[in-house]
Amino acid sequence: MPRVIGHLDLDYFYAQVEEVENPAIKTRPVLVCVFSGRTEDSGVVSTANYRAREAGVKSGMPITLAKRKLQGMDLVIVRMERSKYESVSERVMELVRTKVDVLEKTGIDEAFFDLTRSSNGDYKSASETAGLIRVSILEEEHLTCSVGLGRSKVVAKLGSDTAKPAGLMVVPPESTESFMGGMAVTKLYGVGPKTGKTLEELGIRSIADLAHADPATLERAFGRKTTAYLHAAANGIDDDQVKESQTPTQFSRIITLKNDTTDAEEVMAQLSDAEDDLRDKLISTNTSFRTLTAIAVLTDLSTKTRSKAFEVPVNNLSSVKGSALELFGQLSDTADREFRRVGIRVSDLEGNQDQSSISEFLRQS
DNA sequence: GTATGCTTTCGGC
DNA sequence: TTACGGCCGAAAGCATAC
Repeated sequence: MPRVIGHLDLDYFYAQVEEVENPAIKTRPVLVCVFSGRTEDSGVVSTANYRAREAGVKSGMPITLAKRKLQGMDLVIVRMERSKYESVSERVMELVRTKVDVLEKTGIDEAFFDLTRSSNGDYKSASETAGLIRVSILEEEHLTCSVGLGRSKVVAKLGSDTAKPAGLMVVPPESTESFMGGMAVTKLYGVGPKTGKTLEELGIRSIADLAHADPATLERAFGRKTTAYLHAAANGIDDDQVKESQTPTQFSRIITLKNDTTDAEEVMAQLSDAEDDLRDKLISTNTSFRTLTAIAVLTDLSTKTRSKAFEVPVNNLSSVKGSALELFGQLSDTADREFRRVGIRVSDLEGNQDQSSISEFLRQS
């Protein structure tokens, strides 16, 4: 039986949540922004609605530039409030979970799902379920979304991409080649600028080009493993299963400094709130970590990191402050520019079976 | 040569 | 002309073991 895999993507998510909260702004360009606090408008656009995108605004764009692109228009700027979008996301995912076999949340606004069993491999039946999912998200949360259905994650993802905004793209297995073949290879998950450039140099531009490329040529350029993946992906094949979302692998907090510096003590002082926040996150999720990383974004926006692994899992972030200071010292020693932004990351996470600290945390807060 | 595991960088949203 | 966040997972890079 062919698999029926779906990919769900909530349209321009943060900005759409703001529109739902305040429908009067729907007809205007809306920017959900992160302000760094350095100067009045210092920061970037996190998400823009389609009215703003039409004017050339993209996510990650400096706010000042976005404002220029939209000058003369009746612009709405909203400060990003992540916890709000997280709650909406959770509710949407719960709703979808009741209608599919398996749901794998892959981001705050997207998820893969499996309908193979419930549709018995029938794409007509699966399309109806996908339609039902879209309608219920619209009815319950007033949000539009885009959905793709196909025989693998690769196809489903390309499907939702093609369908957006507010569409459904169903790609039955026999249509996979005609659906994907004409697309640029760079549309494939895992083909970024670097791989794309190398492929271009080999004369491979479309997914069909890649699907029919000589394996030996690809292996010389990318090695065995990547070639196997690329070849399969270009044919719309991947065995990657939809699995219930796994536990997180890392937590991090990053801030923009008041002023550029390389002074490790100053960095630690300014990171104090971020550190408290990360400590709370570890406590509330009852998680320990084995690796601590210091992150520095230099004035040219390049990123440098230094990390330290501990023999035994650490459950108290405060106990490794000294290590963090050392890591920032290492970064200062090697960096050729000042730091603009700094952060801390914990990874190699381990859940703790003992639940008592959760209740203790809740009681305290 | 290949697998494994760790650190650092990349890239999507 | 420049401008410029805060997350996350995955890829890339490197060393070691067999």
